[in-house]
Amino acid sequence: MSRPTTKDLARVAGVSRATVDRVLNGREGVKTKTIDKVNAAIKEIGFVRNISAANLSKGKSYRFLFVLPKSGDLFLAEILRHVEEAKTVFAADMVRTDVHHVDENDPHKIAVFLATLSSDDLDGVAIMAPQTPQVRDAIMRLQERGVPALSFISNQSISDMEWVGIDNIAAGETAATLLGRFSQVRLGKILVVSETMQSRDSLERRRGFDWVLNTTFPHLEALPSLETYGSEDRARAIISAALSNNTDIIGAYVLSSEARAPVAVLTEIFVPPHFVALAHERTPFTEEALRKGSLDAVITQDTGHLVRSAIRKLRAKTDMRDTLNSQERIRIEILLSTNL
Amino acid sequence: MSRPTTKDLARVAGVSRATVDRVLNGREGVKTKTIDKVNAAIKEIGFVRNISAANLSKGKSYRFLFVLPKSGDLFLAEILRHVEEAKTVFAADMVRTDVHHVDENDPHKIAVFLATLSSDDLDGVAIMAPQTPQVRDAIMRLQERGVPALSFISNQSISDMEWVGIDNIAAGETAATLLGRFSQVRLGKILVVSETMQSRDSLERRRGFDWVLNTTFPHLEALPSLETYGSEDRARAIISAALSNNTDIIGAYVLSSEARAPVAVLTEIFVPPHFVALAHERTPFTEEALRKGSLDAVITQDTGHLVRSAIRKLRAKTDMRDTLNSQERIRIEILLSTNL
DNA sequence: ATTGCTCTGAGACACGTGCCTCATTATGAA
DNA sequence: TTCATAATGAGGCACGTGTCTCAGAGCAAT
Repeated sequence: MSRPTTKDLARVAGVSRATVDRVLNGREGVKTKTIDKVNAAIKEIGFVRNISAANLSKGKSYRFLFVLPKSGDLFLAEILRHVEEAKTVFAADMVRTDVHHVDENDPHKIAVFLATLSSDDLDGVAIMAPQTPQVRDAIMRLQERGVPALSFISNQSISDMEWVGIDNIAAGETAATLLGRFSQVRLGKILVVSETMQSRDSLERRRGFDWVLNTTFPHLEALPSLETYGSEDRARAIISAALSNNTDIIGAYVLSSEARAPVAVLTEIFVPPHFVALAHERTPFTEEALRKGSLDAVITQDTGHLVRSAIRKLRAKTDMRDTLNSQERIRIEILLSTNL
Repeated sequence: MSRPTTKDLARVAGVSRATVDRVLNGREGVKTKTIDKVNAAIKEIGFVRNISAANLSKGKSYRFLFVLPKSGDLFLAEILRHVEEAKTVFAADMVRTDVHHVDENDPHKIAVFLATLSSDDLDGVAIMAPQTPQVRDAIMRLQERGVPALSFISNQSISDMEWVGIDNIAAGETAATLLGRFSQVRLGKILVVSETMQSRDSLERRRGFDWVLNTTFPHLEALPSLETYGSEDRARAIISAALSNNTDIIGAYVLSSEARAPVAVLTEIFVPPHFVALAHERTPFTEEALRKGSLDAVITQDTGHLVRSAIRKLRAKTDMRDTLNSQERIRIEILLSTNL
């Protein structure tokens, strides 16, 4: 009736609990034949280890660290909010989660910090940092020291390094599809705005965007990316310049995670009717912009899911388990004013 | 350093473990003042009950039942797939999940079946069934007998009954927004097709759809809903009749969860260029239709998330706990060919 | 037969909580 | 004051697994 225990397993396999333990936990000094007997019994009675009991016995707990940028943008605020939330949720599972902020523009400092981390006081790290050689090396050394690490949102694309985030090329493609289909005009140019094009994520989004625009909506032309460097003044200057230099701009795609400055500027400046504006990431600002109509669609990823998925993956790594991939895939979500 | 236990709690509160147990588990015969002392200590040291240990001690396991329609549609197949998957995921948490199929067209039989369920062999039920008085009564009696129940996908809207699913009015609104914005024509009619309009879900989607179409896209007119009753022949007949009676049909909205018949018919029959077709629910069929272009967008809900959320909610109910609402909200997702 | 291995068994304790019994103390009513 | 009852304490066992130790059993080489 109830679940078989190691005791049942020992009985069925015709061995002692000590031997069952040796087999289950891969200890040495067991004859192959005995191992086979135990494995056969596992299958026969459908034994599943009671992880709660195991963790209780081991006094096991998990300590994970999120390494996140210092930047005060709204997307990051959402992430932080969900990390806090996750602390509560995973507390029952003996998971402790901390956050450490690094200056995203100082790869050296990031590398130095990563070098201080050790598997003694840490079971895993989720890293959101720009992809630079220094950071890359630091991560690889971190892994060599036995600290499981995964890329969080920004893909480091280090082989064997897991990654929690969306496919940014597909995100850019989705933006182009929406912009192309929403736009009611036959011919026109599209403004592409970003905080910076230094990051791999921005480049990938731009690549996907251009690809779909060129192949599916050849009547639309994406202008060179404008970079705001996070300054609203600069955003105002470059966006109005672009608008006065090109009278046929029919839409805008803000591809960085911080959309406030460009979208604010667009609402101030006169834009033609049927102008289509797209941005990334659900934040209180973009939600409000959707409601007011200053944004037509937002392409986003579920920050709560991102955080929880990262924690689940780190835990699975620590336990040398697999995760259920279908649960961990981060979807590219499309928000309109109707499905907030 | 490590997590405080009931022993620590007892020490800090200046009481015995027995009293801590009495307070934590709400047993009678404890003075209010003592309860306060313990609660204060809980806050002070940040005590969190180790649920694994508690469940281990209680030998607690959860047995949940999904009551699902017999119907063989693809959406249901997806759900079943994810229930199977969830069995594996939640096995570690001592959750056993079973599925029972009922004839969705026979409310009486459903009610009779629900009447056989008892809290002796069941900790909770997730019910996906049409909203009829008989089923409604059976569910209420079930709850009175102490079996936690929740509406799954189809909202029974019984007060105090939780529900896992999407807001179908908003889903209809989203469909209308997409159809209106994707359509490149100024004037036209829209085909609305459903298996049946008997269900509350269909009616709500239709209501949301009409609302947005009327207010935001007054140049588009939604035709009366066509009902296929699940027959491809009938679908072919009524859709082609509608298309020849109305030369200005510029799009179609399939609002039921089974889209195969109507979409298949639409691909056979000649439709005008720029025809926009929308359907619900991600299935292998709708994914393929998106890729081929026979569907322009699919409005869907994450079936894996639905199943897991239902299980988590049932477990929280059993434990008299709250769930984290932000994790449990089911999003209305929009799929294009680019973000599959 | 002895020695030195390798493999296995028996048993104990720990983890944190639930749940029980029995004893003891505190409290309030008579 | 006495007594009854309420409130609390002390302690033990259970849950399933991990992790020890120690004792043997089995086996091969000498």
